[in-house]
Amino acid sequence: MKKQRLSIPEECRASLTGIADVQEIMGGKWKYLIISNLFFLGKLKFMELCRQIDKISPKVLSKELKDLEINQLVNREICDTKPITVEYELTDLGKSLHNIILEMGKWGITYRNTITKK
Amino acid sequence: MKKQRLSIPEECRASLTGIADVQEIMGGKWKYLIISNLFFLGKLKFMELCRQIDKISPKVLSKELKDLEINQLVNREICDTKPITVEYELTDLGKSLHNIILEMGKWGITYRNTITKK
DNA sequence: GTAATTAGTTACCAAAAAGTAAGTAACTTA
DNA sequence: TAAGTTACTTACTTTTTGGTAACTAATTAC
Repeated sequence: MKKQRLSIPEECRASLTGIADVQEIMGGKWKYLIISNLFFLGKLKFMELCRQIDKISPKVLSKELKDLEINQLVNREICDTKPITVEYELTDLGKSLHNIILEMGKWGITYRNTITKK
Repeated sequence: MKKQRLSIPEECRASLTGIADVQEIMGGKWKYLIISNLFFLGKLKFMELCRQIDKISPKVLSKELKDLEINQLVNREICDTKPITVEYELTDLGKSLHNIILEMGKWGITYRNTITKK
């Protein structure tokens, strides 16, 4: 008898597929942090964002922002200023990640408290 | 004038730190999927979990489970059966990730619907 | 003139993550 | 006896990711 996957409720299957999809889009070290900074601080220029996120390099930030733009989570706007500036902000789709972000923030804070109290 | 970080509300700062912490613990390609499978399906044996998660290899699963055990999100129990079996389940701390998992699942489902409808 | 600002890009290198295939050891089933 | 089950581990290779430093080009401040 060959072993098969467990048969599970369609609801669970759908959730698990959803989670796998989120991982594809939001995978990597930086995406949640970039999205969160834009969520909490609103529209930011490239260098503002770069300074805001500890240890990220412009190369990596640039690449991650491109990925997020492709997936329509972030909008890029070139401003016609003296030294050219570029502003990034969340799209509506990007903003719709707020529940995930808020829950992550809450969990992280609680985790830190439980660990340090021990 | 040297450019500094933006000064932001303490609440935001705390959330952002929390999110960075979550990333440290839950980073990588597989952790959310492992946790989610254990969340939706309950206690699972090593090979059940391995079959359940598409494309994961035993080597990687083994390594990820060790990480999760170290961070006390998963419990490992050796069962005294004929061919030895090992069961994994979420700890209370692991279960406390449920809000994040449920929100990710929801977002992923909605995202897929909006994309495919276009 | 020099340095600093803007937003990146490029080349090069190192480290981390992941994939593949095979092996171990004890036991069961055909 | 041979193959399949359990839970992994090991060695090896490839891919991905990330980091550093330098560079562009235009503009401003000193």
